[in-house]
Amino acid sequence: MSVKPTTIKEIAKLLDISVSTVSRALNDHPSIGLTTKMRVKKIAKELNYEPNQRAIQFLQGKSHTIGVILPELSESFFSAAISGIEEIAYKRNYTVLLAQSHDDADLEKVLLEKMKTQRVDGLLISVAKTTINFDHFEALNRLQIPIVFFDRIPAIKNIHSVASNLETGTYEAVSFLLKKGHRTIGMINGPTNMTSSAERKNGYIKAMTSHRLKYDPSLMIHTALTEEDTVQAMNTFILHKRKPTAVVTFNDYVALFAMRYARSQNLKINKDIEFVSYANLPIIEYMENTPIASVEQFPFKQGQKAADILLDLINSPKPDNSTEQAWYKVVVESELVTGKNK
Amino acid sequence: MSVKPTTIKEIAKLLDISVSTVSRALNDHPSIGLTTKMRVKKIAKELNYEPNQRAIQFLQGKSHTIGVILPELSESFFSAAISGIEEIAYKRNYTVLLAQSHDDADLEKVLLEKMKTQRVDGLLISVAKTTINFDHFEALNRLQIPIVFFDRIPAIKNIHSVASNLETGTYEAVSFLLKKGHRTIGMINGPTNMTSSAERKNGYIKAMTSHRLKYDPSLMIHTALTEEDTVQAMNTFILHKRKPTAVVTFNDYVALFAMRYARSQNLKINKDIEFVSYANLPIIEYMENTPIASVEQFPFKQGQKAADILLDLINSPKPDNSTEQAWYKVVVESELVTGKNK
DNA sequence: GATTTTTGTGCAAACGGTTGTGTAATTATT
DNA sequence: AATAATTACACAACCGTTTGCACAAAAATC
Repeated sequence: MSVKPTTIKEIAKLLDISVSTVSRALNDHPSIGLTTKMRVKKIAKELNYEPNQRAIQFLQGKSHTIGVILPELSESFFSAAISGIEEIAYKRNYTVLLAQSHDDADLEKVLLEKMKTQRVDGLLISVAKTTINFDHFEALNRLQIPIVFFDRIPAIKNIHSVASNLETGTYEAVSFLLKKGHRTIGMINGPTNMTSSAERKNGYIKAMTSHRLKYDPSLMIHTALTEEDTVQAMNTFILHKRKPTAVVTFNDYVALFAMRYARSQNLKINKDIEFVSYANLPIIEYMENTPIASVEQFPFKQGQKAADILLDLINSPKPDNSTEQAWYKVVVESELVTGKNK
Repeated sequence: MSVKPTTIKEIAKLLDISVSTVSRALNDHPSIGLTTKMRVKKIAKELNYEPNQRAIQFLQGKSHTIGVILPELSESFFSAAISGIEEIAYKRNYTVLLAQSHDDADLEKVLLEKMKTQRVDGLLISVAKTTINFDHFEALNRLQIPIVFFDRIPAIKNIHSVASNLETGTYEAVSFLLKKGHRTIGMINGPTNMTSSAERKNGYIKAMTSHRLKYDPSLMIHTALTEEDTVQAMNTFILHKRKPTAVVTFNDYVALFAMRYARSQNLKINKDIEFVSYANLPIIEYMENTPIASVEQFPFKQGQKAADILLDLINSPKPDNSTEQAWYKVVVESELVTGKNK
């Protein structure tokens, strides 16, 4: 029952050779004789030797760890994202230090501090909704710790970012509805200050105009994404002189609210009125009434991409002060997923 | 633009004192003069000094990190659990190394290996469904790294575990239905080899018998939790000579399937037939038909408890070989949550 | 004023590896 | 056979911090 893990010293003492020889033997250094290598490796295996990563990390001044701060893992977008991040990290032999901000800016700051003292080699973060001050990221910059912003991107200059563009997916979604014969399409959009609301709006308008249809602003309703707002928006649509036969909702939750209210008004889902949404509830497929199509944002893929970029940044030579730094700004296109290829 | 973080050496050189004095000054060691302490702390603050945790971890032979291996964060049970784990870990100044096994026993083994080489101070794990061999946990035991098993507990002796007991919640659920006047209550249970199926069954039986009702085995159907099985079970109930007026389903997914099928058979949910389920879909409240009550397992609380136990184990003196080790076996009672206190 | 005690500080080892450099012993070259 | 080249290993420094011990200077005691 060994209490402490085997060290290189013990092996050295056992074989009566120096620790440097043992180290080199284990790392297949060319200047070590074959017989010595064999002897060392044999003993190492017998003693279950494993190099102490903490010692190596310390020696090399690298933690081989990336910090990941996400708002909420219970949101399926983020739990899918962390899987993508993890996959890449482990594949590239990095370790993931995870923390959730629970959308609390103060907690986020504390966690950032923690990541710094833990000397993570890089940070991947989706900022909290409440974060308005970005000074604390500066401290990491000073320490040359690269940061990749993910999905929720602060509006500041000179940062690396990975996010999806919902415009393309929205364009596809609206086009899909147009192709199905719909001519009056409502949209329950989010708050005007969110960039993703603007992307949805732009996609919608582009789809309409490129099909030679006029954009009717009264069919585009901005809400705070609550059930109340959604009901009100649906009511507006139902009473509208051009009653929409299809509605694009900001997300699955909104779709749920909207469909429930539509049913209560005796509208037959997918018959009187069709819905298209943005995928964030995997469960929605199991339900009675589902949107006929969804805009998929590929959070897993986005996570992979972001992690890949971060690790590239970590392992690329540090830019001189003189040379211009290049900033990654990756946009993952969203895509419409219809019933058949779901 | 400092590239490297400030070290204690730099402070020492700047003040022309020794590193040991600086170290002691920063740690408020009593043998350091007040004036020296002040000078050191002032400079330290100016230079944004932060102790290199990696160095300290290495020196102390502790990583102050716990490894957490969960099957799937997209399952809300686990994403809630990780939040509880995180909270406790951060509160007690530990760091969380997260990994998902995706219910793959081989991957789990690899991750375990990774945790070992990363020298985590302890491990918290919910084993993969496919894990049948538990030898690889032995290696951690040899290194005196405590393990707490969580929710999914392997059937081996001498382990620490935290899990919920569904018997109490099920008892409450069935009692609740009986109190509402139901006398014929069906149960769509899981595979017989799962302990949680047995807990549900026991709770059901105890509730029935303690209300002086006879247990009717034909109303307890074991399924593989698929939609097909669920439909078949519901069909059995509908055609049963004692047609149940209420059904307890294994989980929310099963409830969803069951309710969908019931509707298709023109049964009015919560009128002709009522459902009680086990909470694992937060979204279910948003839906059209919801179970009238849910058995809650408190994954967040379970996570907290498990983390607390693990950290206690880490920080308790190591047991001598002579003394008997005590094994934690914490059972978190489940509880019925009805509409009003949801 | 000499001795003891207290106070404040420095020295050096230690943690577990990696790696540049020095140097014997062996082999190859002439 | 003498010299050069190669091989195979050892020595020691280093990473940042903590900590036991030694020790000088100042204060307290007689």
